[in-house]
Amino acid sequence: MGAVKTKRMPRAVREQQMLDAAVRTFGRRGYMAASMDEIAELAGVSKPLVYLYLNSKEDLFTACIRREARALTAAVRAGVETDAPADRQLWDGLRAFFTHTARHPDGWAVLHLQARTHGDAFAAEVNAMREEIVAFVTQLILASARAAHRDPDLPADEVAGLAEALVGAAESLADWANATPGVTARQAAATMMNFAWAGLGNMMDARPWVPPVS
Amino acid sequence: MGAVKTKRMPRAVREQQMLDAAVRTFGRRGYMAASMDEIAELAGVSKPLVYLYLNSKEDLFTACIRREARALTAAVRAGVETDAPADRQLWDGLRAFFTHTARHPDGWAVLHLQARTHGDAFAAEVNAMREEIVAFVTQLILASARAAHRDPDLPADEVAGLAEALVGAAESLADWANATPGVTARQAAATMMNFAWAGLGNMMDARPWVPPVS
Amino acid sequence: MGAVKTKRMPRAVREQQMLDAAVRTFGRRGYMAASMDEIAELAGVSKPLVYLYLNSKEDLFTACIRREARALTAAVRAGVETDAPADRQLWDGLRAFFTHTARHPDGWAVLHLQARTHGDAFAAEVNAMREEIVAFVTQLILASARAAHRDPDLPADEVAGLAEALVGAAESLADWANATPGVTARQAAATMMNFAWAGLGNMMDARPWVPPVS
Amino acid sequence: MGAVKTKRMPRAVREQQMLDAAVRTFGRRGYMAASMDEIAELAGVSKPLVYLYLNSKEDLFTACIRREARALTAAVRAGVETDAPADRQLWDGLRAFFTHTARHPDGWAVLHLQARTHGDAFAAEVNAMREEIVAFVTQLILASARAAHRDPDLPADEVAGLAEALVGAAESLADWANATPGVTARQAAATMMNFAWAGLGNMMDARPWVPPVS
DNA sequence: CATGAATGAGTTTTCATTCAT
DNA sequence: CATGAATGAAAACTCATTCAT
Repeated sequence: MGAVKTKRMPRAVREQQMLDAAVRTFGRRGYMAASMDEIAELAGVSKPLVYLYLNSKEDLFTACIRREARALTAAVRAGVETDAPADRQLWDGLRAFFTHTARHPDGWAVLHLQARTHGDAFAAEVNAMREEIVAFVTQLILASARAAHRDPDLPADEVAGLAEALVGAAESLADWANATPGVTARQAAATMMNFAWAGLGNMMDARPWVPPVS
Repeated sequence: MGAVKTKRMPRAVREQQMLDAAVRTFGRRGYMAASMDEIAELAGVSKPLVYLYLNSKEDLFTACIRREARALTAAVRAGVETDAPADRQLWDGLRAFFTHTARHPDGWAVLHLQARTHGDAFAAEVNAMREEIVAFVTQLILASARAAHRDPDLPADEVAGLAEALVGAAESLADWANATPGVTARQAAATMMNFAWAGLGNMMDARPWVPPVS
Repeated sequence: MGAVKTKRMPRAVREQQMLDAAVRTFGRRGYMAASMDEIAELAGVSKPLVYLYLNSKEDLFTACIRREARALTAAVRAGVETDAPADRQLWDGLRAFFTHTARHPDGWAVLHLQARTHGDAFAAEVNAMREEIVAFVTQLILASARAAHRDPDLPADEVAGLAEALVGAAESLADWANATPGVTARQAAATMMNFAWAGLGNMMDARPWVPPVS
Repeated sequence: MGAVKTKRMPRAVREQQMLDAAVRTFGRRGYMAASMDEIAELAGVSKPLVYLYLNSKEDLFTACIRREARALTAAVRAGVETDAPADRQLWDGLRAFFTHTARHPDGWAVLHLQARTHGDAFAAEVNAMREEIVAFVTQLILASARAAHRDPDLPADEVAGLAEALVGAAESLADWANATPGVTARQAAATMMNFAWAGLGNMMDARPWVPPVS
């Protein structure tokens, strides 16, 4: 069951098999409910080998987070042409994001659900990636805003909140698209574009919603 | 340690103490990492009493989810005047939401993080609340749109995605506001309003972002 | 559920209710698997009252054994006319025995199964009754042998073994009759009579089976 | 404390040590009162190893029943020469039976007392063996009856009751022989032979005891 | 390089038993 | 007399982790 038991593989390959098994198990069972036994069996190796290569459950989980984070950011970057206009870059990036999360639901569960629910150490690991994505997206948005309008001149903390909101929205949409049959990455990306674009547009036209005095 | 050890309390009171301790422990440690020992000690009672009143770890967690979900929806409802104009209602609701999540970070962690990561039974429990909130907010947005503009005539699945995105954005902002010192509920609500208001406005003016053909 | 909850009963009555509940629970669940909670609930009283009247689980179980042992011997005695011929007395006694065990399966389970499987203290309790029955039956057999034949002159230890065998056979038949639908007490008694009577007859005619020398 | 602590044994050996310890503990303490801790310590291993090899308390108990049942039937079969005359076979089988139960009192307690008092699953396990023995013994008796007399022509349910009575008698004698110092397997077997032989003989001579009309 | 054998420490859960009212 | 409130102690079972081969 699991990977075919082939003897004498190079270390790098074995490690990838273990990470595959671990991501799948962590993503489905959750970090704590996943047992090293199950992971080793699914990887087709003995438990001591897992420990020899990956040290501990914590280290194994961290390695999973890192690999999946790298894979996700790489996928997004690969989907984007840096020469294209900003809105096109945003659109391509979002599509790449939703496509990747749809294709790797266990990896996405590890990043979005598990890594954030089991201690600050893991959360920090995934936050690095998150920040990178936030920076990437925000910069795109601002660039595209600059291209279309005069200098927006938004206060920094407002931008930060905005970025959070945008990323949160995208993350939620990824979960929702994974859980809802028939929703494509394209559709999810379109929803996000409408959402972000219009919201941003108005805001930068200096027509913000004004809270009541209360 | 924890609650003062007062003997012989009526059952209802003890149950609340236990739920307090459980929400705090589940919220901080996570569902699986939280031990019944720790919860009992924090509640100032012996473990058998916890089991006598709340049956099992699963039931205890479910009780926590339900109590916190009820508290959150109650807080939002209490913050809103049903006679007020729609945008005012939305604003008040968001402020109540962010205020409550800021005041009850452990409860919010239980609802937003823990309940969704440990099995469908728990997720279903919290989804009931989520759907209620989604319905509440979406209806407000639509109402306010109707008041300000002509009939929007949006396709249903687009609205569904939009609602997901909005709720996801709010949830992310709640986490972010909790984690970022100096961000008030008011600010978080304002960000959301700008975002939602403007975005919706544009969308309903039939100026959606149009994806490229590729 | 269980006995109707009537307030303020005289102690003796309450005690019998508790013993009823205990016999039923011990007989069905077994001594260890039976919980004092279940017994108290079935008896319609609170647990502390059970302890007040019957001290401990051990004492309660002992009281059950004693009561059921007394009831069984009383039933057998009541079925026998001491003036009747010996074989008639044996027949009547066996019928009374099988009738009682059939009517009180839980009590019989307590005596035959539970009391012998949970420590010497309980086993001793039930052995007192067993010995009484052994003595009663054996004496009847010997008397009837004397009446029908010349003095048998059987060695004492042979008689002892025989008595054990007879009682064991009867006990097994009682279990078997309880477990097999359609087998009446009368049939069980007839089987025993045939068996015991003929076997004894032959033995006392000094035609025993002779073991090979090996 | 129990077995000498020898490290690194092959699995099969360790399993037998565990079963030894388990039979002893279950036989003396009873199924429910026996703790896995005690069994593990007596076996000279840690508890997790017991669970690794034998899964659960239930499975461990079942394994004990099966092993002891097999050992008992094997001992009886080994004591009997299938070419010998029927009464000789019966005699040899009974001696083997009483010898084995005397040498393995804990195993006998597991089979006779514990397995029958703790749930149908266990009872079924031991009943398979019991039926095998009943069939073996009954067939021998009938064969020997056929050899000595004309065709007995007994009704089926009478035979069933008879077999129950015989087996019950033998079981009781085994307990009694174990509990009574100075009683040998040979004596117990002789008592059984007399009992069964004479009883059966008369019965098949069509001289049954006739119940009164009452 | 790879693994079968083994365990310390912890988990959830249950139960007989007792106060304080 | 009767009970709701409470617990110490122990049970079955699991898991991450490590040697010896």
